[in-house]
Amino acid sequence: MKLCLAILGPTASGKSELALELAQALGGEIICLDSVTVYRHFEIGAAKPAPEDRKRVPHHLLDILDPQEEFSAFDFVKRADAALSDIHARGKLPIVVGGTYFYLRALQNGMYPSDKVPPEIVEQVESSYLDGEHWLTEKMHADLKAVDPRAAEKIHANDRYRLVRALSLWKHLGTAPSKLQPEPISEAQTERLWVKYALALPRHRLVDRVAARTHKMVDGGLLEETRGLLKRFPRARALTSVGYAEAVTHLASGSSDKKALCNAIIEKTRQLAKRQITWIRSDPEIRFVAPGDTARMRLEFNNLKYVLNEEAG
RNA sequence: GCCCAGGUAGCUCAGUCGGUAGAGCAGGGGAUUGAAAAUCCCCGUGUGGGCGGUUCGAUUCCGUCCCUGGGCA
Repeated sequence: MKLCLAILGPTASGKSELALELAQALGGEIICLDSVTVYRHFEIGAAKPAPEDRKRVPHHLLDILDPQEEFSAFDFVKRADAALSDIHARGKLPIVVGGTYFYLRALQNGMYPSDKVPPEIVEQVESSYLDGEHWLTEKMHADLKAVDPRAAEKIHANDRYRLVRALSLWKHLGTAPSKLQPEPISEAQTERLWVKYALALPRHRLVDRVAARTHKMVDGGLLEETRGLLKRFPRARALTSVGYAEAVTHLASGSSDKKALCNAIIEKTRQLAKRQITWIRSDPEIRFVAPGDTARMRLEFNNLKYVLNEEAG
């Protein structure tokens, strides 16, 4: 069994510091579980680890793409799987850290055996259900129900996003999406043992940290960074993420009210954190730890390692 | 000081021809299978500004006081 550590938690909960500390104590390397920090040039709003921290501990899947490039859960899984194997091969401990739990689940459970659905098909599906300005979601749902009742049962009739995906998948593969079984990304995936921790702190403490970090970002030049990104990569998806999206509207409005900007970002960040917490709570394998409780994690990890070595030897 | 318009959920406001009230946002909970920092679902009792009066019954009508915004002096 190959041990893998995961440090989860809502945004601004202090995952990075904790992971850094553990990485140094246990001889680990960090794999970023994050849909924004994969992009180069998104610095301030993405709350990337500081250069000196990256020097101290190797970081994987950080700054690997240009802003206009596409990235998906599949891309993450492919690259993370390779990084995991690489780190293990060098006798180090991989520590997956970040807030994009969706990617972790895909990494652990595998993915549908399907290639990428061609964008033309997705566009086709979208346009066939677009009546002027209005989406015919009811019809989407009804059509999906006709070809794949099980999938339709699981997707809400208003969830256009998932309806489009299911319909596109069906159109592309010719089989009902609900019949697909996730498959491991690699052989190695089946012999990994995950130990997952999540940082738990009272909601009001988190909110304080979110507010402090937001003010630091705005004072630290978030608007200037966003202006530059908007100019160079106007279509970058990451510009729609929390912080950048609010900065974009702020710039467009010509407002100079930085307090309002901060409040808007804080609000969106809290909502993000709430959804991240929902993911974490849904995973019974995750153990909650208080910030700074590294001693216990190290102890548990070393025990596990010892037991595994005994079994192997 | 006088005149007008308001004071209803954390915020912005609806409505009740008198039978104790409801939307949006915020907030909380949940979902989540190749865009996920995305997308979607569920959750609304609040001294109806205070005090009196009329009434079987007042948030709704009347009086008065207080507060806020605007106007006139």
